[in-house]
Amino acid sequence: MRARLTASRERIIDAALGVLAEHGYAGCSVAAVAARAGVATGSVYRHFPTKADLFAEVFRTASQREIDAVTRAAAAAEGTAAARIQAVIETFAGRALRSPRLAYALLAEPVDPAVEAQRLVFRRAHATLLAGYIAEGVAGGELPPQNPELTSTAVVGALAEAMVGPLAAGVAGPETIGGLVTVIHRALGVPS
Amino acid sequence: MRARLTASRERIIDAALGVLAEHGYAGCSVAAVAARAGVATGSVYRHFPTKADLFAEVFRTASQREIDAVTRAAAAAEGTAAARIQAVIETFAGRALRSPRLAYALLAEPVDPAVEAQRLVFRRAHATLLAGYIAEGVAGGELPPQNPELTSTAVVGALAEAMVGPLAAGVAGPETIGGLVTVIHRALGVPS
DNA sequence: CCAAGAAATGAATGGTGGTTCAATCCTTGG
DNA sequence: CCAAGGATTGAACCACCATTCATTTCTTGG
Repeated sequence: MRARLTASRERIIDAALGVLAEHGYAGCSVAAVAARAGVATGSVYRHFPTKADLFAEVFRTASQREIDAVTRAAAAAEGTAAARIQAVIETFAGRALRSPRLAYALLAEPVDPAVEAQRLVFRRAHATLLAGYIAEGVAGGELPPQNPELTSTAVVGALAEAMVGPLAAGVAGPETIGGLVTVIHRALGVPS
Repeated sequence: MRARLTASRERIIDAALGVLAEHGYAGCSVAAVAARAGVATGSVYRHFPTKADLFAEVFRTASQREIDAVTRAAAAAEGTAAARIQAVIETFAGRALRSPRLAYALLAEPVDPAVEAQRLVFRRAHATLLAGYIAEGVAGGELPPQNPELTSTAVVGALAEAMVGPLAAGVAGPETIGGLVTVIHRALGVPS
């Protein structure tokens, strides 16, 4: 049945996500994913032409979930650029702190070049979202003139580094989020 | 002769750096490095117990060079935190823009976990340097109170992302550096 | 000039893990 | 109930390097 096919495809993606979140990309052999999904190694290849294709999709799915959450939070915030950007930071960081292994995998862990491309899309999507709010803030006079592309890229880098950077263990706690909001608001020129 | 040994060790490191800068870590098979160094594959193992050891040293060497340059530039700048940090940004970014492939390899490219550790040291060293100046600035009243560790980590992330991030091609031009200085100065609370 | 030992060589080895495929098992339309 | 077609299986295959080592080529102290 068609449903069976789709279901096992889903199961494989879920399994891959699970292995990713537990053991990182390094632990993601096709055999391990298949075992977790409860299918044979070879069956993975009925659904995905290549390991890289599988993980490109896994990354796409997981990233989309993150981006959706952030986008929703930003949309729900008050209308100022400062409030929307604060929502982005808090959502992004809050979720990353709740699933650090997954955050590391999505943001920084070594992966195939093909999968790396998806990561860029992920980071890019966050930057684009931020750039929009920054541009609005500039247009409305809430923020000083600046290049929204550059600023948003810098903000994404700052967020990622603070979450998974070398200091992650020492720096990333709940109190980090407030600090990040302050620093980033200052960086954008949000009036105190 | 002893000199011969040291010389060929150097040649191997240089060759590895060359392959790294030209073809990235992915192109760095031991055979490729050996060929470029003009030695046999096996000879690499007279100098380094392991490929990871070789590249740990390559990263250490290259990173030290970067850190030295940045440290020197900062020390030569005027005594304000703002000036020193501006020197760090300009030096870091200027060098990265001049050798983008190497910058990508040092900052972001997928590598062995063993080598990854060196990368963390690299980023950490930059953050520590910045944290010192930020702390001085705070202590001297030039900058508002803040957590220098967090701020410096964020700054390193912002710099790295702006240099090698997804938008690198579109964002990173010489004019980027000035923009980064502005954004980061604002982030630190340097009074305009 | 000559061993003797160190250094260099590069083909062979071994392990890893993605990918394939012949055999088997289901599902389903007749 | 029965083929026929597709889905599933998992062991075998293969490519790709890192690493090794028997052999050859220096270097050097006597």
